[in-house]
Amino acid sequence: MNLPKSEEQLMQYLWDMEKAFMKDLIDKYPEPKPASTTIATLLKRLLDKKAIDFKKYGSVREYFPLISKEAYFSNQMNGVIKTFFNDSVSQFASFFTSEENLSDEQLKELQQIVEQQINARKK
Amino acid sequence: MNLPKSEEQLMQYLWDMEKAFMKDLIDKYPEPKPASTTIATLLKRLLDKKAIDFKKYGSVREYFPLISKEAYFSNQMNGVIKTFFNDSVSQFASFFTSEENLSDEQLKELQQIVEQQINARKK
DNA sequence: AATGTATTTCTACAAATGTAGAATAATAAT
DNA sequence: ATTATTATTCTACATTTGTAGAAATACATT
Repeated sequence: MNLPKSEEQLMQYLWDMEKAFMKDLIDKYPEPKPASTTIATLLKRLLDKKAIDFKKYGSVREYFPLISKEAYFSNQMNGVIKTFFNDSVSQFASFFTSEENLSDEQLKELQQIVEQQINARKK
Repeated sequence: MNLPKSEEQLMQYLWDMEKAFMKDLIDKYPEPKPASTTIATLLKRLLDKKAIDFKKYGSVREYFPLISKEAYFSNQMNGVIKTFFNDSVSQFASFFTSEENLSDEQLKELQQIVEQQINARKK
C-alpha cells in the first residue's frame, strides 16, 4: 500500500487519534484548512482503497485505520532501503547515523535504544 | 526536491553509475524494460527539473546527477520523520529498531555503527 | 416546522505521472 | 551510399492526485 501525500497526511491524523469523526479530522488540519469536501474526498478514496473503514453510530461515521502505522511505515522503509541501499538495512543504518545530522544526544539515545533492543532479545 | 517513483528509479541507477549514457541506463533496467522513449521522457523531465544534467561527447550525452543521493535521501528521510514521528529522530530510531525486523546481527552492526559515530565525534 | 450545521456523494478539472508511438537526427555497420 | 541502430524531441493519452463546488442528507436548534 502506497498512498499519495494528501492521503498519507490524513492517515497520519487518524493513526494519532486511533479513530475519529470527520469533525475531529478537520480539527486536526492546521490553518488554512482544506475545504471539508476535500477531506471528504480523501476519506472516500481511502475507503475505496480499504486503507480505512468506519463504524456507524446512528448515521455518524467513526473512521478508523485498517492498516497500521507500523505496517505502513515498515513497508515504506523497506522500499526506501531497497531502492537506496541495495536492500541492506545496515547500509541504511550506517548512512543514516552519519548523514542525518544527529546531535550527540540523539546518537546517545540511539545507542541506548539499540542496546535495549539487544537486551530485550537476549532472554 | 521530491521526485515521482519512476524518476527516482532512474536517478537511482544514475547515482549508482555516477554518470551514464542512455544506453547504460537502459541496460540497468530489469526485464521487461520500459520503452526507450519512456526512459527518454524521464531524462527529459529530470533535465527540466534540474535534477540531472549532461556533458556532450560529440553528439552523445553523458548524463549525471545534479543532486546527490545523500542530499536527496536525507531530505526524504526528514520528511518521513516529520510526518510519522513528530519530527523526532529518536522516536524514529526507536521505532525503526523495534519494528523493522532487524536480525540480531543487524542490530549488532547497528550498535557498532552508532558506537563508531560516537567515537568519531569525540575527537 | 424551519433553519443552520455537519456529512456524504457526485461531478469537475487542472496538474502530475507513467508510458510510449511517430518523426527525426545522428552514428555505426555493411 | 544504404541500412540498421541509437538517441532525442514531440505529441498523446490514460491514470492518479490535489482540490473543491453543487446537491442531497441527516441532525441539531430555535
